[in-house]
Amino acid sequence: MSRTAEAVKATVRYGQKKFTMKLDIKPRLDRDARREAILDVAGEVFMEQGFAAASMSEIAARLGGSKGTLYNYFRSKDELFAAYVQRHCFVQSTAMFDLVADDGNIEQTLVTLGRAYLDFVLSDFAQTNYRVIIAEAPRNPEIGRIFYESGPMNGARRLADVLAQATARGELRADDPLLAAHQFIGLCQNRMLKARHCNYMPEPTAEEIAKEVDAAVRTFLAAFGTKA
Amino acid sequence: MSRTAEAVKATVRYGQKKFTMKLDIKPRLDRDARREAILDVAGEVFMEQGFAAASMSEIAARLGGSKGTLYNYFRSKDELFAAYVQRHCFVQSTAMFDLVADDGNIEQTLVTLGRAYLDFVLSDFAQTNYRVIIAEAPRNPEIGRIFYESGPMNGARRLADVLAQATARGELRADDPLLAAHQFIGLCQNRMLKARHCNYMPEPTAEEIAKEVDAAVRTFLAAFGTKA
Amino acid sequence: MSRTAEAVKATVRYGQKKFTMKLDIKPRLDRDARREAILDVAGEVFMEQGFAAASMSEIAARLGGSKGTLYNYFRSKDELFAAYVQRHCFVQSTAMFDLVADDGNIEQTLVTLGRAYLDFVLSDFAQTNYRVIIAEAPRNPEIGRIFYESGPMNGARRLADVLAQATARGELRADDPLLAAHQFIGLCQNRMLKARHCNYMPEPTAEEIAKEVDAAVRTFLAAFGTKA
Amino acid sequence: MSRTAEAVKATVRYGQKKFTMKLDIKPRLDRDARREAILDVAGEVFMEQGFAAASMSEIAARLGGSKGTLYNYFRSKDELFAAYVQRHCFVQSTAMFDLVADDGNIEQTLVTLGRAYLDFVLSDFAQTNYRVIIAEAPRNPEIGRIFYESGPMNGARRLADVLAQATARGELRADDPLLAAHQFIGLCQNRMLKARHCNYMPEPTAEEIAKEVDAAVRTFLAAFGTKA
DNA sequence: AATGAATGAGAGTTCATTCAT
DNA sequence: GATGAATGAACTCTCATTCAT
Repeated sequence: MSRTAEAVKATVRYGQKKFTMKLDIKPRLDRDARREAILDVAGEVFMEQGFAAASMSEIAARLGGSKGTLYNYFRSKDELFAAYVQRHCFVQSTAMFDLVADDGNIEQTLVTLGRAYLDFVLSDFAQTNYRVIIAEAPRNPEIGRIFYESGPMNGARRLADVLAQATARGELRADDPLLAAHQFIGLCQNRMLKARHCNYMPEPTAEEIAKEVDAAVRTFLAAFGTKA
Repeated sequence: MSRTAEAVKATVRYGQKKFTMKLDIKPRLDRDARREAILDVAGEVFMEQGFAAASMSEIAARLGGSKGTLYNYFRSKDELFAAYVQRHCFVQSTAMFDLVADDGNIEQTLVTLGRAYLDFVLSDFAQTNYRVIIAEAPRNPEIGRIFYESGPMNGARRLADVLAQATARGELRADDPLLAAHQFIGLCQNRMLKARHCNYMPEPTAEEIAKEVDAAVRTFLAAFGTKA
Repeated sequence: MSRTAEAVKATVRYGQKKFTMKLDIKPRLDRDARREAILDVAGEVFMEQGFAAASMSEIAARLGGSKGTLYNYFRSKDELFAAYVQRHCFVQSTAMFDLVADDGNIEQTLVTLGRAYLDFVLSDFAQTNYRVIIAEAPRNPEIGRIFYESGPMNGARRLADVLAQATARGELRADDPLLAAHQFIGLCQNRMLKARHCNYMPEPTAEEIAKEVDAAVRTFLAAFGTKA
Repeated sequence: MSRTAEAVKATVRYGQKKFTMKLDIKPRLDRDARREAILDVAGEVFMEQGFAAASMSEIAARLGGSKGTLYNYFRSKDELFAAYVQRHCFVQSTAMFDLVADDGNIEQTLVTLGRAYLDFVLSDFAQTNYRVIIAEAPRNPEIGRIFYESGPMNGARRLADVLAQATARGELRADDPLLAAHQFIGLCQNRMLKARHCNYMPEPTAEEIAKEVDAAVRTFLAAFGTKA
């Protein structure tokens, strides 16, 4: 997110000629670290401008490096974009994994999971990436695939496991746990998700998220719960 | 190209000078039809390539006209895009309007509405537009707004009315009809919507839609229904 | 300078179609008057923007007419420009003619003539035309010629006549009256003329002009006068 | 194209990180030389066609390079034009500076200075630049200012110094030396300057210049001289 | 005589990419 | 590995001009 290089330029005269002194203060990074740094900056720019409108020049400039260097790490803008998406999917996948839970009380579990899920999915970060990625999906189906699998599908599967366990414990009646998982997520997010996609509302507050999730849990348990 | 103009000319005196009054009664059809034709083609291209990647040259070429002509109808690419979005929103709004229904049986009504809604929303046409429009929403909030209001918000409101009536009839217990509407829509579409966004699955068949809606209706009525 | 047409547009529905009603309130002008009106507007635009940057569209728009009409009166932008220059030269020539004078007292005559000359030549109007015209002179020598002859040459000749008469009356010793005329003009205007060309100073006030002319007359009479 | 770069690299530790310090000592010659070459060609084209009619494509074509390269050196056509004007002003300023003189005999000094001044000012080079620059002055006052100050104002001031010294020596009676300087210049150039502006006459020969200056000196000394 | 839609060449500018150093 | 100058295609947009009505 922050620049990885600082440079000071000075012009001096020596005899009749001008010289530029460029003083690069640049952390020595190995190849992988530099690659990551490039992806950080590229991510910023892609998220701000979208794929087509983002320019390699701008990415290079924000890096404090040259365009040539960019091309030493990524063969093309397309490849750079793909790498950035892959990394985002990894992050997203991790976010899904962090939806730990299941303390044995399904209501509390759903509340906790639902809030954590919405907190991530409705964030500016996730939304901006979502817009950029699905915009490119038709022209690059592979990108759509890895994104879908690492994110929505992954999250639903993990939730389905939780629902299956609760069903096994007798707390829930969910014959098709994956379907039920999708339904729970749909209950949680339908309203705010589209509004967020359309930039119609800002990042929701914790209270707004809590309210939406609570309502979703009530409806979900009314349909799938086993309590009287 | 041909113009069946009707014009009436009259000469009047005002003070010491003569004026010509020319009353052109001219069908706007030609110009309007051409404008529509441009929007058709522009829509195609925007949907295929997205806003940034679409080029005015390509639009002109597909039209079989010149770039100059394009600019006679729309002052800029932005304006052309805005006009295309507006028209799509009108279509979308109409689609929401066509979700008539409510034959007095809430279960049947929800099935009918849900299928019609998904049929439209999950179509290639709607999806492609959705991707393009939300990709531009951050840079053009107005576009995001009119799209959200004409589509998701509009659809949810109309459904909320139906739910409110069913509640009044005693068929349903929906204290917050708008929330319930959003929840119903979420139940219906969560799974396929994201898969469609990501280009992970093709247009669903009628059977797939029916299955998803039926499951949603079951869950919804289990939570909100009044029948034993 | 002012628009020659006023038009009101209205759109009405008749049945299912839209019609435009255009109510042109346009003074009936014969061909020559319309030509003059076009030249008025074209002059405005050329003076504001220069030849190359001026556009036929803008001229047509300010006229309240169509580009087609422009081309009914002038075959090309070049021809329109030439016509405008010709007319300006006629105006300029008239301004030179209006430098009447010679009341028998050469000092007073020079003061009067000098002031009138500077008043015209240093005006925004004359300056703006001067810039435009000499910018085009290399590419259109005919324009440079008629301008030079109608303006600077014309003015100098008329002044030379006055000086010759004063010499004949014994008030002056000007063996080469045309040379003396050019010298007088040079004395009057050298300083402010270039500053005006360069847009370095605004239109001079009457006092500034008077001061400059008075100094010029003193120097001129010190060199050419016959009084002790 | 070839670059004789000298670079010194050093690695330093700062805190826990290593930094590379790269000290580029690089002759600016190549880049500067190329910039000059671009300005040469751009100057040609601007002088031939004027600012508005000159095209970046043509400049690039004459350079034998691409338009992209042009934009690597100048951010816009405006900036290129400004750089060209600046350079011309530097040349012009130098020309004014070269009007050395004052050998103690004011008559001879005026003749020498006058001829040198006219020789420069009436040259095709100076005239063509004059036309282009004053044509743009209304839209770019800064350009008009630096041109006026480096040229006309500068020349007049230097001449004023000479006149003041001659007055101090008793050779001249010029109470307001700057006014006298402007008057002398006006005497010298009024006739031919305007004819040159209008492209009415070709570059004057040395004889023509000499004749005009001699006449100016006679008139000037008749007015300001102290000799009987 | 007047219109205004259509044209196509060409304007300034940007950009992904290459390559010699 | 890093650089940044060079490229040329493509971009959005403008304009003088034409012509059917």
